[in-house]
Amino acid sequence: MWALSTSSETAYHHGDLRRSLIAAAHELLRDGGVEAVTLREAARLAGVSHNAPYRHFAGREALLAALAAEGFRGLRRALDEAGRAAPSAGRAAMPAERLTDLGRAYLRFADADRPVFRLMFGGTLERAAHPDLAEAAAQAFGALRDVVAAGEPAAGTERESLRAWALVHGLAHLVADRQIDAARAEACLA
Amino acid sequence: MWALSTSSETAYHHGDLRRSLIAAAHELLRDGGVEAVTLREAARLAGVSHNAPYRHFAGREALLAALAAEGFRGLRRALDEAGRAAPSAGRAAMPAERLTDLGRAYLRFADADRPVFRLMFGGTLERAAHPDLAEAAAQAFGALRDVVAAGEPAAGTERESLRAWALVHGLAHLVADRQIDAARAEACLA
DNA sequence: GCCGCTATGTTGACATCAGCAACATAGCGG
DNA sequence: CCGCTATGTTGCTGATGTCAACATAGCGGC
Repeated sequence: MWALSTSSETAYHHGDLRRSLIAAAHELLRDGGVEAVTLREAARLAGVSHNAPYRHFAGREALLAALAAEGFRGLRRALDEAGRAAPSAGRAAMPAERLTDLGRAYLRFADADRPVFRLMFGGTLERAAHPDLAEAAAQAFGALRDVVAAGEPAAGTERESLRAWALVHGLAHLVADRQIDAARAEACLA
Repeated sequence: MWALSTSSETAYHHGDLRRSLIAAAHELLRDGGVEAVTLREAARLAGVSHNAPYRHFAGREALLAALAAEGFRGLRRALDEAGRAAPSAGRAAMPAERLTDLGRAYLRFADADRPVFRLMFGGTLERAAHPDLAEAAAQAFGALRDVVAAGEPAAGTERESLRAWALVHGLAHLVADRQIDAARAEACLA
């Protein structure tokens, strides 16, 4: 699982309960879907009482939102790396190749952790109600937009950018929903 | 809301409780999201006791699955109509126009009832566990595939078909998640 | 016309969950 | 050494999903 990036959570009694709860929620989500993510069960996994989570999250939704936000941070990292790295050793990346790499990273992210991807984009969470989640999502989309814009500097190609985003996003959803497999989706990119 | 298409549900005591429960679930879904869809609340809305729904659905998930299945049947109808209807009065439809019409119908469906679209594609429901849902989904995808195949009769264009599907599907998700508005999505189709 | 059968709906119960309030504890600074 | 605040616990309430037992209504057979 991706590394957590919480901000300096000082450890009092438990050590780092906030992290542990997010990790527990992640595990529950993978094993039993979003309905299986329960504050009480997460607390049990973390070895604390059923009400300890309320010291770190406003409620069940806030825990899910934190998990989704971690997902968006992970997606942003994946996109950043794909946008920065040279596609082949030594050669400079052509814009089109870079775009394909970006799409591949997006698809691989969705395929690697389908439950989190679905949590991020499933619409269960109202981003407006969770500033941290909104921020993380905006940063991920920003990373995507930046690389796309760098690849297509001409004006008027906004439509093409949106088409590229929609294509990749649609493929990612189809992969996450197991309608198609990841290899077939990647073959569709270029 | 779209018409229900249950199979000869004879009305005994309530009239047609199955339909009423699905309608109630639909209302709850639109008003409060999937978490608000509750067997007991649906029963209250239908005016029956809290356990009556179990005579028609195996449990909460089965009710949601039935609602999603209705959604897929509605999507199939929308796609069928878009594939059959002439795009302009009197003229025969060119394949490309027909494809665009199909995409437009898909997008309009997603935009018209976002909560149901998210239920259908949100991954909360395991299609394998609900044969009726799997059947309805397969029929909707079949309708889509048929029209796409009719528009692109050449072999080897399977990749293009998948790209078209993914593009429309991605746009639909972006619309359902309010990342973009429906008009911008439709402008991306052709 | 009456009897029993099955589909349908009801009542009651139990375990689990989210969330609230009151309380306990641990580390920190004065 | 004292008290303050962050953290965690215990106990409770109301709602929910689901099971079991019971009640009722319409139908077919006689």
